[in-house]
Amino acid sequence: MCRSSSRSPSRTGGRPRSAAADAAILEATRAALVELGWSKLTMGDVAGRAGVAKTTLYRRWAGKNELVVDAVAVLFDELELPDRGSLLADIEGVVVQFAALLERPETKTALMAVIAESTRDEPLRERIRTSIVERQKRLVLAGRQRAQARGELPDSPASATGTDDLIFDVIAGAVVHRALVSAEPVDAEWVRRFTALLLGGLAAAAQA
Amino acid sequence: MCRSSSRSPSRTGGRPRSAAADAAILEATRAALVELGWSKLTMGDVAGRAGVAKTTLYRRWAGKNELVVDAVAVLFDELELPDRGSLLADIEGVVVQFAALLERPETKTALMAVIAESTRDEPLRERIRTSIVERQKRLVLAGRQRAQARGELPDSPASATGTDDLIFDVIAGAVVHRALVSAEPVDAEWVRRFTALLLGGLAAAAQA
DNA sequence: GCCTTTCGCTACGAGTCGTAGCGTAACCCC
DNA sequence: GGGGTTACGCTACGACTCGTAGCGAAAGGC
Repeated sequence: MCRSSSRSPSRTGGRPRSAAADAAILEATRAALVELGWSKLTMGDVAGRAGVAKTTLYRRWAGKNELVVDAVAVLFDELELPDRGSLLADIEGVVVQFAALLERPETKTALMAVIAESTRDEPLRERIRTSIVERQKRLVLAGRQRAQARGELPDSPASATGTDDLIFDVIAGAVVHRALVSAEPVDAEWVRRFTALLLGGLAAAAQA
Repeated sequence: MCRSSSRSPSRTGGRPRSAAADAAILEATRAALVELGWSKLTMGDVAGRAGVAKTTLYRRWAGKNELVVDAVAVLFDELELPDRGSLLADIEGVVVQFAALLERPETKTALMAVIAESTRDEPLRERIRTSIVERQKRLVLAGRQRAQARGELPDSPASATGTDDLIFDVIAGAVVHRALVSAEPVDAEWVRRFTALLLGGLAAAAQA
């Protein structure tokens, strides 16, 4: 529930910020991303769509970068990991979900843009990490633990430190690269092949 | 040797474009990317650095997107695939090279940005594909053929259609995600683990 | 030597940025 | 219910970038 900017010091009396305005602004931002894309999205346009003054936006967000991160972050909350009975099915399920999210025009145009900006903006990178990346990574952690409970993976893999991070980078990286760089569809056939490749690698690592 | 914009129709007499200006502009663009990053790079600034008029830039490139793609494309020519004796060593070598390229501030800030732009600009996507993506993909093709010659991979893998594409998305995607999204170092330990994972998956696929 | 094209330069309207200042509105606390 | 405090809408502003137009001059092909 992190609010826009850091709002901790001495929250005494005074008019509280409108929660409705927050929702309207974020919704307007997503709409603007769909219609205009990242590069043509302007703060003034978002303010107009949301029915608020431009100054209100700047009171809550430092700029376009932070606003867009918050606007798309909620979309990543939709990602879930239902138990499909096997590690293979679980991986396929999360890959399909993630691919569907990347197909949406809001995320498609915004995700790479904010990551590009974050390469020169450490606070922004941290915001992306906590708002977007960590939420995805939890799915990997949950999937691994579930697979271990099923006995599909060894309980204490040798040198497990960073293994979750590796799996996460492979899954998320491959899907993003397929969808946005290669710009080819993440269809059932691709998902099947990718999952088979990853699962084969995990099995080989478990034997060693 | 594709020149900036499409220059095919009726190239009769007249003053030819300065090749030196082209080189100076692309060099200035890379320098500006290092110092300013993608978002603060302006066409006027690049023109000033290159010692040419701003109008000269617009005569050759449609805008910032196309200019930056051309400026960073040449960096991807440095990628090579020397024979290191085994598929494992070859993969590790290309991963290290690619990671080193992504560590450079020019590519780090530019690559994600132009990909983000390309999601809403089909001609730009095509330019990226031919100038950057295909050059990387060739390394995967060469590595696979070399491994087949060594006998490390079956000569005619079942349903090989799109396998190179899959491997490419996995390798490039994982490295990019590690370096730019997770923003953690692609060190020797990570490369070793990733390569082992990928190689295990390939071996499992070969057995099936 | 003529023709064609590029070049540097200047200037321009349009658009965006981020902020300042003001009067008003909404809420908390006493 | 009155103060005090903060958020809000609105307007206006300087600074900056964009992409283009117009000009005279320069550099090559034929």
